[in-house]
Amino acid sequence: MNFANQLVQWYHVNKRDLPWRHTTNAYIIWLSEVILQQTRVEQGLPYFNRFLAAYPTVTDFANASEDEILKLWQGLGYYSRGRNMLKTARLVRDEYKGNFPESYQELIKLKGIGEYTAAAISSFAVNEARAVVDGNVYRVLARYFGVDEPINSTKGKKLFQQLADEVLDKEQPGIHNQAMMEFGAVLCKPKNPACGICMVRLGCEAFKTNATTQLPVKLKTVKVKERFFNYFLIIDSSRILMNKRTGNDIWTGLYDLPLVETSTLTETNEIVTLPEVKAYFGPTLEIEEAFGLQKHVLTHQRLIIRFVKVKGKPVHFEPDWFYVDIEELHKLALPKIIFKFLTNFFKFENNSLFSN
DNA sequence: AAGTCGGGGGA
DNA sequence: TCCCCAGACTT
Repeated sequence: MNFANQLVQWYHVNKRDLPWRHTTNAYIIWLSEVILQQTRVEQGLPYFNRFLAAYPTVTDFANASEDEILKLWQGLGYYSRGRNMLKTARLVRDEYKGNFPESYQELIKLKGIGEYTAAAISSFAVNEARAVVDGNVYRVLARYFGVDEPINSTKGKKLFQQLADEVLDKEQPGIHNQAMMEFGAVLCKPKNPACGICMVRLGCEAFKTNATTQLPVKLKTVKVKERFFNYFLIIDSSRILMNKRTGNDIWTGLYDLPLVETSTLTETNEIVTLPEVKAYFGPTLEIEEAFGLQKHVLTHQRLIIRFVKVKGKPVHFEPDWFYVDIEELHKLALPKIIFKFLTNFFKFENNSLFSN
C-alpha cells in the first residue's frame, strides 16, 4: 500500500466531523474554503455556520450588501476575502444563473479563487482530479519525501504542486485531498508532530533522518512596520462620528473613527498642536479624556493606538466621515481594536448612568 | 519576485 | 516572541 492509500485509510478512521464534509454543493464548499484561507478550522467554523444560515444559496449571498457581508465577516480578518466573495457571488447570480461553477477551469477565473481553492472545490464537489496544495500539504510532502526546497519560492511552489499531482489518488481525488490536509492538521503538525503514532513514519524521510523540525523550509520575508494612530471619539448627543475606510490600506470597507496618523506616539506627546488636528477641530480644541496607549499586532504592522475623546464638533469634515446613531453602531463592521474600544467605552457610560 | 492583507493560538 | 493557519491579489 502506498503513501496516499495509507493516509486515506487513516483519514477514514480519524477524520473530524466537519459540516462542509457532508455536502457536494459547490457553493457551500466555496463558502467553507474561502473562510478557511489562512484560518484555523476552529476559528472559521462559527463564521461558516453563520454565513450558511444567513445565505443558504449563492443568490442569497449575491443579494446582500457589502456592509452586511463585512459585518458578518467582522473579526475574521483578511476582509478582501469577503469583498471578493460578494463580487463572485454576483457574477454567479448574473452570468451563471445562480449555478456555482464546479470545474477547475471555470473556478480559477473567479475573484478570490486561486489554485488551491479551485482544486479544492472541483475535487470535493465533482471529484475532478486536481491536487490541493495548502500549508498542510506543503508540510506533509516536504517531510515525507525530504524536500528542502523553500515552499514559498517560485521554484518550490512549482515543485510541490508537481509532487502533489504525482501522489494524487485519481480514483478518489476528493477524499485524497481531504486526507492530506487532515493528516497535516491533526497528526503531522507544525510543532510536535505525533510521529510516535504515525503509520507512515517508516517511509518518512524526515523521521528517518530526524529532520521533522527542519522541514518544511520557508524563506522569511516578513518585515513588520510600526504605525501610530490617533483616533478621535466625537459624540454629538446620541450620535458618534465614524469614518469609512477606503483605498488600499488595512481594513478596507470597514468603519473606524476619525484618524490622524503620526510618525511617533508616546504617552506624553502633545497632539493638540498638530496641524492636522487643528485643521479638523480648530485651534481651541479641548480634550475631554485621553485613554492609554494600546498595541495592536497585525501580520505586517504593529499599531500603536491612542484614543482621545474630544469636546465639540469638528470644523472640517473628511468625505468619508459621517454621524451614526449609537443605537445603529452595531450594524457597522468594525476592526477588532475599534470594536473593543467602543464596547468598553459605552459599557462604562451605561454603568455610570446606572450609578447616578 | 516581493509586498500586502487580520486575528488567534500554541510553544 | 516567533511561527503558522484549508491563500490570493497587487505592485
